[in-house]
Amino acid sequence: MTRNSHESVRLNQRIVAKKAGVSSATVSRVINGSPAVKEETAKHVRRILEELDFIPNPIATTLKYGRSKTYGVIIPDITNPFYPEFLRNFEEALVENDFELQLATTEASEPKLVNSVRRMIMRQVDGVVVMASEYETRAIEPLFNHRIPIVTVDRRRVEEGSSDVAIDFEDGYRKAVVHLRELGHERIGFIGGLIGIHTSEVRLDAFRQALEFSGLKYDPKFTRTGDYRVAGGDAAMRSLLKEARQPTAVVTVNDLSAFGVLRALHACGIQIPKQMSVIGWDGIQLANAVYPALTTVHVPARDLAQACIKALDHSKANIGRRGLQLSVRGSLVVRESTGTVPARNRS
Amino acid sequence: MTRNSHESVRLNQRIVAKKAGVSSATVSRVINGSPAVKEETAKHVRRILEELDFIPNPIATTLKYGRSKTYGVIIPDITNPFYPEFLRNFEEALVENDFELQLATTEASEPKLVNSVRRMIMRQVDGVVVMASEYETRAIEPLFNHRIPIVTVDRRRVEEGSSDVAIDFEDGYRKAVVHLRELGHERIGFIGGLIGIHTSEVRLDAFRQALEFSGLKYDPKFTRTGDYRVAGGDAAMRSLLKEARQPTAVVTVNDLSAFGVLRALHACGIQIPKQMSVIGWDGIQLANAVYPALTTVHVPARDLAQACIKALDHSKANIGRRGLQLSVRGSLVVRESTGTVPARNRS
DNA sequence: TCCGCGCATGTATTCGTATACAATTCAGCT
DNA sequence: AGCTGAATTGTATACGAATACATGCGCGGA
Repeated sequence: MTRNSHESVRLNQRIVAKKAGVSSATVSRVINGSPAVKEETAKHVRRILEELDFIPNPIATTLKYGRSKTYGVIIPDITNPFYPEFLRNFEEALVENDFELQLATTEASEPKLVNSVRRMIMRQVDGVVVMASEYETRAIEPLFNHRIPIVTVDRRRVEEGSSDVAIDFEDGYRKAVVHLRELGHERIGFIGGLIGIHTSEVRLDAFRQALEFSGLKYDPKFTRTGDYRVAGGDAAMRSLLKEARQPTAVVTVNDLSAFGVLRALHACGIQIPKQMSVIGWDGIQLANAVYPALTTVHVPARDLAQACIKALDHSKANIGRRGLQLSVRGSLVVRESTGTVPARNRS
Repeated sequence: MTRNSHESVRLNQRIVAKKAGVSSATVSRVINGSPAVKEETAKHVRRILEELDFIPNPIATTLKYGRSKTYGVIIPDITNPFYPEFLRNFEEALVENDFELQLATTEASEPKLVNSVRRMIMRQVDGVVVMASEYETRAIEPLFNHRIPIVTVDRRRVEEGSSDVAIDFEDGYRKAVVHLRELGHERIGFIGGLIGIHTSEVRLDAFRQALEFSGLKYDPKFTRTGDYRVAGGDAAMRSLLKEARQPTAVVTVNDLSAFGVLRALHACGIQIPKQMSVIGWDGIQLANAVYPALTTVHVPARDLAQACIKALDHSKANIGRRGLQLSVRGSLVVRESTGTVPARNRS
């Protein structure tokens, strides 16, 4: 327990073995709980292990056997609170299983995605969750070549070596629109995501289906494009407010966009929800901290994390076979940003 | 470039060498840009490298030389947006230098901190930033034993093998209080951090010094303890509002606490800043998204990240010597949550 | 007594890289 | 030609753990 300032060689199994009067193989077996070793010997070795504060070196195992007990995650933007909430659950589950997390951020830049993929391969990860929705298949191709299990999120396509976890936007937006419909809303706007990104299209499509489901028709005049961040939501809402005919409610592509919407509405002196209702997506913790508290579709980060791990584990056990197509569903959390439609807008 | 489904051995320098008709040493030298190899040979090897899409395996180097080109970061709560903003800058700087980030989260639990430290050692990181303010020295002791450079944040103590980056709360809170003083405030409350945590005491002390600097005296009746999160700020503010004599302004320990304060004030129908001014700490991006936009002391995450890396690099180059004591200063960002003191409270 | 079998443990090897050291080449000069 | 030293390139090795394989020990049955 004291600080050994002059240790020159790293403590390893061989040294432990010498101290315990056994071979390194026995030490390894004890550490890994092999039943082949006599309980008496095991106990003795465990004592020495404890005594020396031995910490194993998984790097050696990784080199020899190619397994690193590490899963990688590639996300577009760690600054969007949804990802930290996801990572928290993901990491927690990993640590429980003695796995490690390898993180990479792309910031919507393709070179960074390519580089992230390369780093994942270098670190010999046992699997990767790719949440960077801008993925072109080209960029993640090297993962396939190196036979590293892949889980995409909301790519909605599964192939040999890759699984997918779809987020059920159809279901979520349906709940959102039904809720607004019940409050009397008929003109519902949508703040979408960056164009050219697959998930943006999926979300918009889902929203359109939701309108249809509620017997409303889609009007592109009520739709704007954001950037999944506050600034984009703000700008989109301001643009929407310039229209002669305005929606009475707005649904957004994620909570950050909704925060931007709230900010724009505050700036323009429009009351929420009295004059305009707002619904977000993600259900990040902070949605309950803003004013007014945001009604949003909550996608449980824990479910998503567990689905990813399940898919990863599955692919690892079935290398070369086609992956799983899983799905995660959200629930509508009604708070203060939605209310009945303004009187003058009632039909 | 095509998917080789039946590669059975991992591509390595030896294979490249054979293909190029040179020795593996030469290949290694080319990869590492050694000047010892003839340009003609180098060019040829580089071509083969490209042709085979060779990705090196740093794991081997880590095993042999103990250097992993990885810095670890231990944080208490990835859900607090300040940390992602820090990590973004930290990771960016690392990736530029071909380093990797190893992340661990403690959630204010000591066993998790101990475990995180252990994981850092197992992964052979070249240095660790410990932002988990609950550190008892005991918990990070193994890092010292393994001679891993350490950077603490706001521990304000430097020793052999560890550096520290102090956050200049004294300066920041002085700016905050001066600002409030200029607006006429004399009764200024404080929402602190969890008790028993070193940084909480540092922050409270700094706030008290700031009051003193502005010629105000500290009143414990205006002080409450939070938890660095929204809920704690909310509860603390509600408690503060029960006092007969109330402050006209509140300064918090971080922005999340301030968000909680805003929420509590909204819930109690108190206008901001007309009836109560609020100042946060951190200057996270979302401080500009809430309503009203939060006046806060912005600590540049980039500066902090760079200071940490500077200290880490220094300790790595000077192992065994005492580390650096650095400091990061914030700036007051005045937005909408602060205003002149309510008329009836003017002195 | 001795054989054989199973349990317990030991020995040897491999993973991919960087580098110390050895070997080779080659130009320049006498 | 022969020598010298610099410029290139090659050979051999170690890092630490897991495991295939070898070995040894003890005990029961013939």
